[in-house]
Amino acid sequence: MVVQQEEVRKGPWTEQEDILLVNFVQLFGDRRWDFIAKVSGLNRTGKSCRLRWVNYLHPGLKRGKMTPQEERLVLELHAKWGNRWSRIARKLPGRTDNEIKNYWRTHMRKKAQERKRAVSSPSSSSSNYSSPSSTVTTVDSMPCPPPQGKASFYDTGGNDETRVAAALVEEYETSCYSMDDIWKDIELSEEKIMKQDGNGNVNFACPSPMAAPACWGYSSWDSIWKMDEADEESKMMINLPTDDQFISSWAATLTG
DNA sequence: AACCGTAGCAACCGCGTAGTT
DNA sequence: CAACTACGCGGTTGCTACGGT
Repeated sequence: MVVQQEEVRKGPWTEQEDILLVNFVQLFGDRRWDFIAKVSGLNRTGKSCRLRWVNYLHPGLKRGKMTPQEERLVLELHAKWGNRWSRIARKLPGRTDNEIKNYWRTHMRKKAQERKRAVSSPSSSSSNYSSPSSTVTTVDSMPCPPPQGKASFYDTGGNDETRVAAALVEEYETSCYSMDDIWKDIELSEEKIMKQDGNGNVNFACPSPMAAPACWGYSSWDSIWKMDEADEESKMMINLPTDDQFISSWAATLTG
């Protein structure tokens, strides 16, 4: 038996692929990624499809720079949980773990450079943090080790970055905004985002009025999201085709 | 204008885990 | 209950845009 092994596509996604993926996610929901990858005709892995959806195509995503409030929250949560990016991301509506991870990475790079500069200039009496007697003081000496136990360069859950975070949070608390307020804010915004209509259906109201690309054929992210949210029901409604050939031909009509 | 270094971001990879058969 | 499959997470890499020299 000769199985034709089609080359799996890698690298950046094209607009056509995005459109195709969005269409199929609407139909089958954001689960069953291998299935979606297969029937969509995208020569991508399910993993790749999921990642593209989660990090880029998901209608609830915020784009653009982190707000100062978000930055503080990331600092605080990272100090608390370490590199648990997905966990942190859950507390920042519209932000993905990848985004936060990237943010932290660049953030830490800057911090490390600043620190390096501070160390290399002896005139700066570092009253902020000096190690007792160790030569390696940075990331491995953690007052409260991160859950994972691993310590890499960026895994700073408990070094002076933690102190900075703690200081920031303290500042925040002592000024006008307590951490509790932040939590409330987050939860509130989450509630605002997820609204239930009278029928108990969950609707997603995008935090910012984002327009879906016109070429997608949807007036807004909202409509896409609503389909997605209604997914569980639509899955029940749709008789999921089981015959691959049928799916493929049907997919062909979908893609044009 | 050309080159270089860096920041920011998108995507891939490997591994652990939960769910299914 | 073991084997298998799919998913999710965290780490890492590679590409591109941009600013400085």
